Amino acid sequence: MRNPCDKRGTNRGAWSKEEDRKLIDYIRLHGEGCWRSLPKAAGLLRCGESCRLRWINYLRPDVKRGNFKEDEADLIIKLHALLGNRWSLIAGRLPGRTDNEVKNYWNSHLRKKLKSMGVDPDNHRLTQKAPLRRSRSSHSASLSTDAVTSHENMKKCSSTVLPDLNLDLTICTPSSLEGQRLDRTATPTLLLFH
DNA sequence: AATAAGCGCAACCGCCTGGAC
DNA sequence: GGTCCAGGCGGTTGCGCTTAT
Repeated sequence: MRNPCDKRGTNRGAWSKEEDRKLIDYIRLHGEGCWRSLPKAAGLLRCGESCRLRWINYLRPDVKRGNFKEDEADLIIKLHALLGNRWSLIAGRLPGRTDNEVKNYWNSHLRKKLKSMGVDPDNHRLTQKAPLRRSRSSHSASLSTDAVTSHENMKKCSSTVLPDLNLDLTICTPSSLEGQRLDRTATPTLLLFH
């Protein structure tokens, strides 16, 4: 945003229960709409972006609170190996989890966990002093070249689907992507250039 | 018991993208 | 095609709590 928040006359920092209640009540009545005009309409002295984050990361009824389970952590590691820091895509595969939550969990827990296992958390490769064998998360997927991407403009690519992750894995040349923009909200697609 | 250090999480910041005009 | 606006996103910050000394 070019001018994300007009800081004059707006509250900042932690939300009070009263502010939470106003935001919840407003969204229950009117739904998620124009975030920029929402604060005024809801009687909140916050910027729209602050309201959006508070709702998405904390107040939304389907947000799952509490510790990550082992299978969730395992899935995050697998997805991070494939997608990198695409937190919203990763969170999209974890029902009830938000991108912010996944990102925080990665930075505070999983990075250390991988490092202690001798795995570089940035590229999921074994470090030289690796004490343990290769993590499952860094295994590459087996490819079936008969699968064909559904994207019309990726005709030069071959792809496969990773059913356990619900991911499209696409192999293509950089030239086949010329003039394209990647849709950040679409089904996660891993692109391998060759 | 007091203080420092470390950690986790919520919130903020600024960039990117898509749509409307 | 260019500009502006609004929403989405990832990186970063800062506060409060917990643990160590």
